[in-house]
Amino acid sequence: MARANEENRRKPVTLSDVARAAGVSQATASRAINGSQRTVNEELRQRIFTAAEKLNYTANLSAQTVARGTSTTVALLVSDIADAYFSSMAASVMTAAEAAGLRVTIAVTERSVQREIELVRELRGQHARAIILAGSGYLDSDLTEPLVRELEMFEDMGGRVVLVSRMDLPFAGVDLDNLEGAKRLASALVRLGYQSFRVLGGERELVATRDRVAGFRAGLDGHGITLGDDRVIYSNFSWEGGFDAIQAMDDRVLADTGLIFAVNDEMALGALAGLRNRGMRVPGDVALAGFDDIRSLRNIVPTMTTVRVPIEEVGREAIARALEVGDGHQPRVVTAIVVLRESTPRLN
Amino acid sequence: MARANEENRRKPVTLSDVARAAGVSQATASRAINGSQRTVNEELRQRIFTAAEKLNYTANLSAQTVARGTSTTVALLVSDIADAYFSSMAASVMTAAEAAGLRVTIAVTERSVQREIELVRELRGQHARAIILAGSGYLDSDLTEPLVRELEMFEDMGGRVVLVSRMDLPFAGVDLDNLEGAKRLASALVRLGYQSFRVLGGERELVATRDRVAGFRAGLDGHGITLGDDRVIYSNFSWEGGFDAIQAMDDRVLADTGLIFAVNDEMALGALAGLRNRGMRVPGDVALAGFDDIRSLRNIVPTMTTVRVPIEEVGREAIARALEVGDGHQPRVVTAIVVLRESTPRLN
DNA sequence: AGAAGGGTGGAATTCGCTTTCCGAAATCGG
DNA sequence: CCGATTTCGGAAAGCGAATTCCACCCTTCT
Repeated sequence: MARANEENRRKPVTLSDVARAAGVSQATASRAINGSQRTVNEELRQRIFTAAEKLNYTANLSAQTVARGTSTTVALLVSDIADAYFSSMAASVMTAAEAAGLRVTIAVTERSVQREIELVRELRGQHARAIILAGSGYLDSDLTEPLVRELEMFEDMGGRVVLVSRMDLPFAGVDLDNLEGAKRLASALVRLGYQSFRVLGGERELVATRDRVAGFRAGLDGHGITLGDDRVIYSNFSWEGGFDAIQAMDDRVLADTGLIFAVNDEMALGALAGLRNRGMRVPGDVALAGFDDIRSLRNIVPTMTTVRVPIEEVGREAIARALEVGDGHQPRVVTAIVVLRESTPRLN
Repeated sequence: MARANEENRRKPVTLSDVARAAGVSQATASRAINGSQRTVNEELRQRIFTAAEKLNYTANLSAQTVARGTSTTVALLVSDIADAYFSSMAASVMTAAEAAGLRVTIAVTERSVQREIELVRELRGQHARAIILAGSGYLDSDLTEPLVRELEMFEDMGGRVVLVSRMDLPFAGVDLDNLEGAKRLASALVRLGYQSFRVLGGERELVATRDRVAGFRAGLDGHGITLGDDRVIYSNFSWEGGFDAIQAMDDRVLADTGLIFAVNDEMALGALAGLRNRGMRVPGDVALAGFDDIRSLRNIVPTMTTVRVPIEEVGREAIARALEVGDGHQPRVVTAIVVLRESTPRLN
């Protein structure tokens, strides 16, 4: 197969090729094919389309972007695309984007603010239409200040910034009511009869950790139960984090625990593995609850109590906000609902 | 916050702004910042970089693409990004791409050839450097012929096509030895004492289905066991497919089955749920094996026997092939290894 | 009938950047 | 010390498409 050697690569057909073939000017061809304000004579249109078809013309997106000065690409920044939560979100964002005629490029931040900054910078160069920044934010403002600056420059350029579930920065976004969700979960669990809780948090600096822990604490407070600081164990916001945290727990502490709330499902799953590894039965010896309701929960036994984040809606809303104009920074809040399952049975 | 209204958007700083600020020509600035063949005087370099820094310059990627005629973007086409297998692959591809200085854009084909064709066409317009086409191919050549044509045009344009685990088309690629993997699995299972098998296939037209089923059958053959056509049940290549196939199975058929091999893990997980739903115990009543070794297997009990696909390696190889020049269509074969776990215990 | 106006095609400019192509200065060789 | 070669900055010509501006023609109204 001697196709496409470096030398004999046929150079792609351009708009002017099409125009020439159709016997019209480039301007007319452009107007016909991409439909501008101006109309073009029906017969010419036909000729142009026929020519385009015959030549197999496809518009050069980069050239269009340069000429128009704006692109139709939105960038989605996630911590880790292999994470079930983010990959579901990516799927929903892509579906919504598709419907809106937008392209999506995904980039991975590896949970590093530094990397986020680099990526935003690069995206400014790509003239992306919007940046959807998912993944939990950081509480440390020294850390995020340069990110904010970079994002502001992105907006200055005409781009739009949409935060997902991390309203720690002054931009538009769609927010999960982490606080309320966790609060209601706590409340529901108390009503099931649980009294002794431990919380598995992700990194301390994460907004999601803070909010979910705070919400859970508030929920318990409402029932007169105090969640001491010593009852919150911080590790990583991931499966391994959950697993390791359990491994590191003292036997007596574990024995004294009625229910473990992991601030996200991945951690809860890690914790589940960790508990089993230690010979504990769930929910027999200890009950377990998570947050997010990721898809892979459907595979486990016992079914797991969690707080469902309507991920489809999040994706849709994120794209909607990306397309909005104006400066509204009021986050659109998506409500999370408590889903009680077998991992937290009612106590007699 | 009155930043970035549509009207007062500061237009982005361009290379010529930088050049002017540094008191050099645009050509020199370009050479300094993007390093061409030619060198530029160290002092000027400094001046230019300082200016760029001060102005917060970022190169306009689209403009670069237009000017250079080639881009640094590779496209990854997957069936469904929310699928654990594909999201892991995406992660590994992105990591490898990052290391090679490439950008990745992900697009979702929704398991439709039509959609694949559209996407390839669009990517031709984007002048992507390469297209990595993952997700199982189709056996029906009437279906794939237009896809091949589109891909050939993409290559004619200078792009590179890399197939992953679907060497059904005449392009470079990285291939999983589905056949060998399934064959060895079958062999291992027979040695564990299993005799009565059922296979859960995905769509009949999928290359992956065909190869894995054929491999499994060949493996059994080697031990004198024949897998009749009636023992292969085709449904969808997804969790739901596995679940539904089990639901639809006749009680007596199920009772007569020693082991179910699902051609991928998602299906196996669906099958597991389906079996439990029918009150069957795994591996007590029936043993179960899958293929891929996706990450979420670590969450389930019993641990599941599967064939591990080294997804990191696949991603790395895919990017490597995307960067290769020349016409080699010999696929780089990645070997899958059998992993026996609790879902298929040794019999008696 | 003639002026005003709407519709429509085309030439030329523009977008931001890369890359020839030139020419001047610097370096080298004998 | 002078011609030959190399080095390096800048002017200008692209890259592919959008768009402005101009010219022309055909209506339409008076």
